[in-house]
Amino acid sequence: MNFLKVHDLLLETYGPQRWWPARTPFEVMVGAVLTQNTAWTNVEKAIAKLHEAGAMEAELILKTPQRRVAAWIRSAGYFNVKAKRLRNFCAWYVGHGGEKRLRRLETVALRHELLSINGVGPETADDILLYAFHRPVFVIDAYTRRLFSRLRMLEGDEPYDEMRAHIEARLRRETRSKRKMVPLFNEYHALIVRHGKEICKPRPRCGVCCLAVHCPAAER
DNA sequence: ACCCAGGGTCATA
DNA sequence: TATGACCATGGG
Repeated sequence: MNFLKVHDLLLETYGPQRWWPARTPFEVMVGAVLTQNTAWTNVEKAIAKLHEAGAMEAELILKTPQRRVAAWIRSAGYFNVKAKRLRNFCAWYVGHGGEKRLRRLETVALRHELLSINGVGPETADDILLYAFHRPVFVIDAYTRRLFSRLRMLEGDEPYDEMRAHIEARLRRETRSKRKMVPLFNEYHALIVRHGKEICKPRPRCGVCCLAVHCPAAER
């Protein structure tokens, strides 16, 4: 069993996921911050509120009192924390000349820049890199750790960057060199989330699914 | 009532 | 380096 094979089985089962669900790259970035440890359905409501308020825009969020931003995004949970993080992000975004300027940065430099923002950790940074800037990074989240841990392909508690580098290296090796990594990483993460929501849940352990034959947790 | 959700920061040892 | 507390809404 290799990483590319897991992707192919998930794709056969669920079909293309068409991520990230957003109108613009900036909305991807806002969603990435708002969805931290939060159900996406709650984030959708918050994003709708921002659109209603005409506030899906960095400068406007910056010149809005934090209390009001917090009220807009209330449904996403942790609203005080996230209002502050959204502000930090927007200050960074505007300070670096917006998307057009940021696009010129190399992936490693852009990742380092994102991680310097208070409120943006490795997963949020990689969501933004992959889904807003179309850079070839494999996103690690709780679903990813759970799936590969149950498949016995990883321990599951490896440090973030170690796991990411390992999976990226394996996928490049298992893939024909002509294949583009961005579409692969894009679809793969979306499929893992889809599979995690529907089948590969914390409890009960994995039942019968497209990977059951390879999943130790399903063998009882 | 309890568990979980597309994490990250900060204090502490 | 590695735990633990904390943040908070909403659906099952």
